[in-house]
Amino acid sequence: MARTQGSHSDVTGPRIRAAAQSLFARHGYAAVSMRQIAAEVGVQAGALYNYTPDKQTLLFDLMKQHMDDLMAALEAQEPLNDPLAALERFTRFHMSFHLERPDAVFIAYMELRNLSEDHFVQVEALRQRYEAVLADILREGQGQGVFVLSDVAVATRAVIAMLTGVTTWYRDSGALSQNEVEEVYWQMVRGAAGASQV
Amino acid sequence: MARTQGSHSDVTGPRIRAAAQSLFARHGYAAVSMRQIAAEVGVQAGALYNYTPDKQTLLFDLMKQHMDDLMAALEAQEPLNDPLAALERFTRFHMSFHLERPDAVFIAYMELRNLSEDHFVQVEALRQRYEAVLADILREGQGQGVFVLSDVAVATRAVIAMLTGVTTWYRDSGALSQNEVEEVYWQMVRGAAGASQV
DNA sequence: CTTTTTTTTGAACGATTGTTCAGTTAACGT
DNA sequence: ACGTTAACTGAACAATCGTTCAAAAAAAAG
Repeated sequence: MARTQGSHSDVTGPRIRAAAQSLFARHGYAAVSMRQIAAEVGVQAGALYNYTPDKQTLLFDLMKQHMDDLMAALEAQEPLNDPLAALERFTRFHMSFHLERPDAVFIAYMELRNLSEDHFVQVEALRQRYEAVLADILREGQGQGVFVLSDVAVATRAVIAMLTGVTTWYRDSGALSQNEVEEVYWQMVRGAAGASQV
Repeated sequence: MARTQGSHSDVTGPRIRAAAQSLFARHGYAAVSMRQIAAEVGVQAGALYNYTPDKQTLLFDLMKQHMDDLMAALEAQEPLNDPLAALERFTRFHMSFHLERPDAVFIAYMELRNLSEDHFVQVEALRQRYEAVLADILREGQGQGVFVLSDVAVATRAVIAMLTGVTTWYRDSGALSQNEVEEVYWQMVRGAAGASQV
């Protein structure tokens, strides 16, 4: 056999990326073989190489796409002047964006070490650009006296770690709705930033 | 050749676990081969099987040891009645313990999915016992009105995620000392818990 | 010194890895 | 209807994987 009925790169390409994302998230990049990905799509392993030059680039493309989506969604928001409002919006944005893409998030945080040096640099640059947005909000609030923070750079990382951590335990089937969880985290972020109590 | 000069299980055993820990942390469990571990120790791959029944158990033993050490160190502390003091001590304990063992921490958080079902259950139980200690502190403080938290279980996970996140960026060569970083995080944890401002 | 035990080697096992490619067939353009 | 292009198969490649084990040599015991 050769080309199969209904085969089309517009269909197979996305299905390959989807299968790779799902498998990488569940078992880890190194533990997943090209043949497993191919089997999930219903295709032979050789066919994958019409869509990616190699396994490593397949991983990178997934990460890059995720980070690009993240930055695009963040920068689509119009700026807010009030630091407290900006921090609340960032908190809710980060949580909902991440909770909607658990697989992509998992990969972005776990598979950095499996990137080549060149690919790592690109992803890391995007991550820093994202961090910088939160850092600016905290710095501005600090300057206005709305926030009390001894170190903005450390606080930035601490807040992001706290927020991203939600993906390790939140399930839609759980007791709390996504909105309720956002609310709980927002109160904690507000307190961590040293904003005056309500 | 066969048995080598100076060979002794009291020496080789620990060296194998140390090499495995270092390599697993740097490249990930699935990406490290038994031959790489053996090479780091200066031994042939077959010799590893005098010390572990298989690769999977080698990983589990590292994780189990780490969690046991963590629980032992935590429970060696005498109880504190004051919730604020207890939270501060927990914060500093968690940070310093984790910063002293970056490799073990990395493995404990990244390689859970590479454990067999049985091994995972054991590690998860220890993790929950650890979480419960913090949850008790927060609940007690909440009851006394020292903390203001809308959900203790969520807050517990949020605080631990925030604190553990320090291991992803802190380096001894950095601008801040370990003590200074602890102080910054403690102020944020205190705020996140809703403790009244100083 | 001799015997027993402990530790390691080195080769081998079948299975699986990422990747390549000539051949084959479906889809598309004319 | 026919020729071209795009998509995929299936076999093959060398390399590497985790694991086993008889043989060998050092260490420990007697």
